[in-house]
Amino acid sequence: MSSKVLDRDFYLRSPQEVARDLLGKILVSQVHHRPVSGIICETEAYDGEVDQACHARTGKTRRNSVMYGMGGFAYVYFTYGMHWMFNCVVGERNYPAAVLIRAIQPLEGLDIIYDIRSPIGEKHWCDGPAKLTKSLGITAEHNGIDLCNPKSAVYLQPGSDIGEEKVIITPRVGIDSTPEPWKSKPWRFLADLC
DNA sequence: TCTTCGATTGTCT
DNA sequence: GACAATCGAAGAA
Repeated sequence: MSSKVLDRDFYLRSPQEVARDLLGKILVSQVHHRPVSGIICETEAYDGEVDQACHARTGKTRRNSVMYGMGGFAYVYFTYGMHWMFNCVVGERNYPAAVLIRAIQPLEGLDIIYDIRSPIGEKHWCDGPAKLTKSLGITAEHNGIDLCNPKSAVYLQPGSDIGEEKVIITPRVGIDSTPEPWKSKPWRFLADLC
């Protein structure tokens, strides 16, 4: 198994570019000292303080402070009283932007995911942002870790590139109370695998 | 397959 | 004190 990781430069671009290129990449997490991984197939971009759907819209707070750091680090937050969300911070230092990983296709460590997710069906193990964090054991302790270090508990590997004809772009979801034009920005990216 | 609805707590105003 | 970048169970069709 390769130990290659996506380098820092990959993340030092706009959240839209990174979200698009993250499709097909591999998210790896260490669970009980064993790798559990999946191919990223759905992402969303959150772009700066002006983006009214972004957590940084009200300025820097204790929760979102990681987003103000340099790209290539993990921003993990808790919501709805019971769910963890995993994001990749992108862009330069002091520009708050991130890409939310919304879904992955399980690749490695399936027996471990089964232990965590059973009796839920395999098709629904990682098809939502809170589902994949549960399957990969991602919690607050992963907030702020360096995704460019293969020794980190969570990092990303180059996978296969997804051709333009297999990329579906739609508005972001789960942000009904966000005002326009932000609510309709086409910043959600899905890979049409299969 | 689709729709509705309760769960549950950190964070910010 | 309100709300949240959601999930999954349950019931209807």
